[in-house]
Amino acid sequence: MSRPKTTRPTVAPSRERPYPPGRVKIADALISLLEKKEFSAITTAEIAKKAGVTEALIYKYFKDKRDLLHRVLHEYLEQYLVQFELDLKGIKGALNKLRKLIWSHINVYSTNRVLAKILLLEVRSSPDYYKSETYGLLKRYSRIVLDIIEEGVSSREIRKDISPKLIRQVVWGSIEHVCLTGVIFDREISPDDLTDDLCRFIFSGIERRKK
Amino acid sequence: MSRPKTTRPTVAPSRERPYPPGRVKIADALISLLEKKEFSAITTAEIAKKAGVTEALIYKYFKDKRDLLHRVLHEYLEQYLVQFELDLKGIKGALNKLRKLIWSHINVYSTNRVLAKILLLEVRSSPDYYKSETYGLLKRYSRIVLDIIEEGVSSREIRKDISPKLIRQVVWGSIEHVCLTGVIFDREISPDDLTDDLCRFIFSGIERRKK
DNA sequence: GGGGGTGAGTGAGTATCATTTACCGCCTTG
DNA sequence: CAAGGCGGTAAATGATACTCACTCACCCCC
Repeated sequence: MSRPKTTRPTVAPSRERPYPPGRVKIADALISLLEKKEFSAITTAEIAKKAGVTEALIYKYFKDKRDLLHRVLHEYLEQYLVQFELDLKGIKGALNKLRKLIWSHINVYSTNRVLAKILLLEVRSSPDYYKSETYGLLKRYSRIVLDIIEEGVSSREIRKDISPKLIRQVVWGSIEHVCLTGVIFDREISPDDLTDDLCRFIFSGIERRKK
Repeated sequence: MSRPKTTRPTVAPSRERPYPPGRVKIADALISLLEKKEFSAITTAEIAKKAGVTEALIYKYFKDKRDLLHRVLHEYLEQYLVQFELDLKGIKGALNKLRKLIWSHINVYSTNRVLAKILLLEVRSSPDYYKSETYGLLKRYSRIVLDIIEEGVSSREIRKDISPKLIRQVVWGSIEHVCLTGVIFDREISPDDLTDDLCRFIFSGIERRKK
């Protein structure tokens, strides 16, 4: 299956100097390898070969192999967060924002499979991920989701007898699980359809409404 | 945090002979190590030492290190499935069954952290898991969930404009995500409270009902 | 224009694994 | 009692992540 290549900034955040070419090549090499195989099956030798550098250079720029993975995720997440906050602007109503959030989240998994695989399959199990800067980024995102839900509770769009945090967990968990098989078996994911279905579910539940 | 130790049958399914002591000790050793650290941080040497056998014996009984993990998961899952199908007996109504299912699922994650960790954090990323017998077991469970939902649609307890498979994904995803942080950070998980909240959410959605 | 400093990059290890191979001793069974 | 299977072991082996000491090229400044 061939999907449009996702972009990634090749330079560090503004004001700092751009990343040295070796670093960029190493990150790119890992990304292209991740498209075909899982992280633990990728060797540092492979990464170095694909990048056209020596293995030692990986350790100049990254603490270890997992750190490299985390940095790649970091760059992708940063990019997504910027896009996401922009997407949200100008939308009125918590439920409308929630819908947009769901769409954006599914959409990024659908178009950026490497990001999806890293987030859904690779980092979860490593304890040091939860201490990383990258996990901090995710917490920021998580906070935004919570804010939207709390806004909905205040505005009376969302019922107040379910805790916002639980709502967030269910929304997030639903999104991830709905995308999971698509990501694992490399099947198409349709953000539009899934968002529709998910919102219908999340907003009004599965019970048949009494007339 | 100390939780009651979960039991595990030390013999193979009926009619077959019991597992040799070495095999049992190896599996037990992995389990006890998994309580403290993640799978990839556990070495075969460690497992062998804890089990009081040599490393080579691991490879007598298991294809490789991951296979050992899968077999441990397999035994736990088999046990859970039996219990689960028993639990479900005598319950009338699809929604009541769904509630029981949610409770059982959360409960097993809450009481058996090793099973939870393996399922939520460890096996997801390994492609050969999806070809394993163990994954087949999970599909059987998955089928039961779907049956319950479809029963609910037929009996008009559950609305029919959301596909049963999507409902299953959301239910499953919610359960897993709700337990995830508890499992990762080794925090208490309360099956009773979580089931209540989850069911309120899943059954009737987050929108405030119009009177 | 020479010298010191610095950042990019390398070559040749090393230690730590997972996994394999060849083997032993014992119990059962024909 | 011979044979073979089963539980178990000792000792290699080959990968693989990671380290260390080093070079080269460039730049700045006296």
